[in-house]
Amino acid sequence: MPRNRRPQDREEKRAEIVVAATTLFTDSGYDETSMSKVATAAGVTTNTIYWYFDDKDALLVAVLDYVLEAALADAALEPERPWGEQILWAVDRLDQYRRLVTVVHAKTATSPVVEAWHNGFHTLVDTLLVDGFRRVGIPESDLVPMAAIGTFVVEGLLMHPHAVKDRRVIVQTLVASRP
Amino acid sequence: MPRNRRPQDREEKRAEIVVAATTLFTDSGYDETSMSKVATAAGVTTNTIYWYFDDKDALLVAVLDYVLEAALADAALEPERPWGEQILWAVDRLDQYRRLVTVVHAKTATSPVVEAWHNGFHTLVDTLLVDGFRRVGIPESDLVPMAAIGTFVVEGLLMHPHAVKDRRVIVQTLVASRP
DNA sequence: ACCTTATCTTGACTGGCGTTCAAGAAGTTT
DNA sequence: AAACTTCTTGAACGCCAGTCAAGATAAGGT
Repeated sequence: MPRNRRPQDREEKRAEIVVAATTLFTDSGYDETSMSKVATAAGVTTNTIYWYFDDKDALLVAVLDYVLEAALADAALEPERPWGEQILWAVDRLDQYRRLVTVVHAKTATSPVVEAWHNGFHTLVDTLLVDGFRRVGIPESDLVPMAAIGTFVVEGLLMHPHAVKDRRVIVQTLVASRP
Repeated sequence: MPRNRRPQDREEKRAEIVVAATTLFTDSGYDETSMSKVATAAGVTTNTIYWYFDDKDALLVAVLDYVLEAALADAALEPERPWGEQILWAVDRLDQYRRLVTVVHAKTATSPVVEAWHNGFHTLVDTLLVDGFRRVGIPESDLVPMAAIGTFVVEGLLMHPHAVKDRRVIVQTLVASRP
């Protein structure tokens, strides 16, 4: 039976570290942020971080879970809108995590834990996109490739800076196109 | 006036280092390849690499130039084919450089020299895609957003493993779609 | 009250990394 | 053969992710 010091203290402290890491990873970049910088920002020592997280990759995954959960919660509050506007909202909302997008793809090749998160993320995005394209009348036989194209466009917009106006044109072209 | 030891020795040795780095970067990854591993593979010491390249980023750019030039030379030898087949050929040809694609996007945020290469690359790809989509009858007003979508699809296919059959379906859906 | 036990924190350390520096070897020009 | 440029190298530096063993803290059992 567990003999925790304080039952929820652990999760609180863990969350503090994740918050500190999120700011640093998104603003300065993952590779550019050392564990000691995260530690200082969170008011602990580097070794303490290693008590809560296996390694730096695990901390990255915790950050990814954190920002994704927050974005999904925001999305749930948004009113119903046309399909194109929904995609644009998502791109706008996730734009602040641009640097995380690139680093996830780079680390997926070498870090199993990041790869697992990446797989789960794509599964989620895929179901959302299939539903969206179905709503605008894409035939059932084309839903799978269209969802893939949609994913690539969203990721592409996040990984490459575009003016808001250009984003709009690209997304409108995407949702307006028919086989 | 130049007083070279041997006029072209320099370029030869530089090329040897680039070839060694290309294999290691594409097979093992950029971050996972230390300068000393490149040096050993090229039969020199790490310091010698720094005589030919400013830093590791500059070596990466040299590798990118090298593989892109080779791919473009190959493309020039290919016979004329339908637009969709041309895109699929490019994805097949570049698939071996998957790991370079992800690392370029990740390093673009922090390395000016990689960012510059990335910008040039996108300019090149954009003109190729605009021409291709024009050939299949996309109206002039939609060429720019379609080229952007095409770029994102190609990059997406390179960054995410897909069965050859799935690639085909996605690209065919892309080139068949009309506003 | 005391001892045990699990949870948490830390200082000191390790091996490897990218990069720099000063010194030297090798070839070319004068 | 002296001077100068080009190339190569051994040794070192500061920083990094990650490890280890020792200690601090609070709860449970007796």
